[in-house]
Amino acid sequence: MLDRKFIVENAAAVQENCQRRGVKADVDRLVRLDAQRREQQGEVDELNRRANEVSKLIGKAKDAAEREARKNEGRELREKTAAAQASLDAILAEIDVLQRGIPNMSHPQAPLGSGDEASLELRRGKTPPPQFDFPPLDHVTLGERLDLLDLEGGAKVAGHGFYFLRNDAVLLELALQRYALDLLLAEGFTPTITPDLARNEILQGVGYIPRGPETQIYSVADSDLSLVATAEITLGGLLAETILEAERLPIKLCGISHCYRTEAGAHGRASRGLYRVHQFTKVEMFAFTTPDQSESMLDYFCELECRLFDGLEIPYRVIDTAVGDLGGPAYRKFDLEAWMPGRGAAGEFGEVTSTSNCTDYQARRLSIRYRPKGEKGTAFVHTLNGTAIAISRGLIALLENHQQSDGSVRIPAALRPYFGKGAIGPRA
RNA sequence: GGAGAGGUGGCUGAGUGGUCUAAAGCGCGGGUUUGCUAAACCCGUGACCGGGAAACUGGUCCGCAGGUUCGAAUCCUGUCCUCUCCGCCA
Repeated sequence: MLDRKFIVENAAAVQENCQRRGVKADVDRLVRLDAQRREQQGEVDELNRRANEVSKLIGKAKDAAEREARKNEGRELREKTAAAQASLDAILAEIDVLQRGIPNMSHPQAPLGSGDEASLELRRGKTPPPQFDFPPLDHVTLGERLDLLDLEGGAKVAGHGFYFLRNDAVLLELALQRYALDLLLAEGFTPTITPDLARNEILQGVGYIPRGPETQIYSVADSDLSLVATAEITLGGLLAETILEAERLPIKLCGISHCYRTEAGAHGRASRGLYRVHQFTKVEMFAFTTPDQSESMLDYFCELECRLFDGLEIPYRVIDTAVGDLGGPAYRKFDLEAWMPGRGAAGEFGEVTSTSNCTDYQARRLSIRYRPKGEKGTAFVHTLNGTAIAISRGLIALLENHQQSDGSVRIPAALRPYFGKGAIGPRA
């Protein structure tokens, strides 16, 4: 969330930013409530001060009569304090709700508007879209013919949106994980395998809403746990409530987790096969930085994503996401959209990675701070997240782009050491 | 799952109802001494919310949430977490 003081002092800019992002937020009400909060805080402080004074006097009372009189005085003061505190708490609670509803500020260079036409294509990957001398198949057909993918089996045991990977698809999943991991290890990331569940408190701190009709999150009954939608949640939550020394920053982590998404309200959108599923595996990058490091870290994350997909010889374009399409915590977001020849009538781009600079928006909620060198006090770190590889969509791009006329799929050179062979199929 | 012990500032750790305004040490900042570095010594040093131009100052915080009391780090209840032992288990 944004700093309350910042919101109050920059109410007009914050309100304008909300409009650009298409978020309804009552900034004026928050400003008024903050004035009330300040006044009420003064009253509570004053009552507390007097009550403390009385308590000390009782300790030094000369006789029983004085003690009793002071006790009554103290009791009355505490009652008043409790009442004053209750109204302060009510004000704070309402401020908190409003404050949480306000999205992060936006990067001044991020394109305005919303929707595909508003976002800006920054560049394309090294690999051009393939030219097929045969009608290319989509990954569902390829997956069935090569016995890689069992959507019916997934539906039987868990419902629509679940799947079994089979045979070489299993090896491909593991190969992709290790391929991404090795590149990140070489770049100094600390690798982790994170929990697939997290406390709702952590989900909220990172910016996910565990319950409600539009939620993307599966929650576990009779517990305060939810299945994570991304390792961003667990990696960000990892350092909640900590104060870091400036020399430790930036901290670069990567995490492998399963990701679970309800995809509520997503029905009807292009979602054949593996594109929009309830569960997939993802290797996620995450960084904690000082404020002056975060912009270059975002570029770095984007560059790493490009290297990963260039290495897989998958065509893609890099998108600077329009302000109206940013999620609440993101200050700026770059997406990689891979070319998927089997998607739509004649191929379409589909999102395969996403990297965001969340500045101090998540850190404030999670209370992750650092001590700036040579300054007193603490400041919030900046957090960034980025997809190294989301396996399900990676598989789509890989199968569809590298399919051959004989029905086989070529494995790009960079992946062969991990996959163990140069092709999948054709079936004998 | 059962029994026991514990959770205190950036870290270690003392503190069992009122001078806790939280000891001490480490670390950190400044200074003195000093070829440099280091050591030694001296001084300072928590976070959060307010007030004030500033000096300074009010309040809150001892895992978290409640409760008892005029007063709670300290007593009570719940909860989360950690450790030890037992049970179960891949």
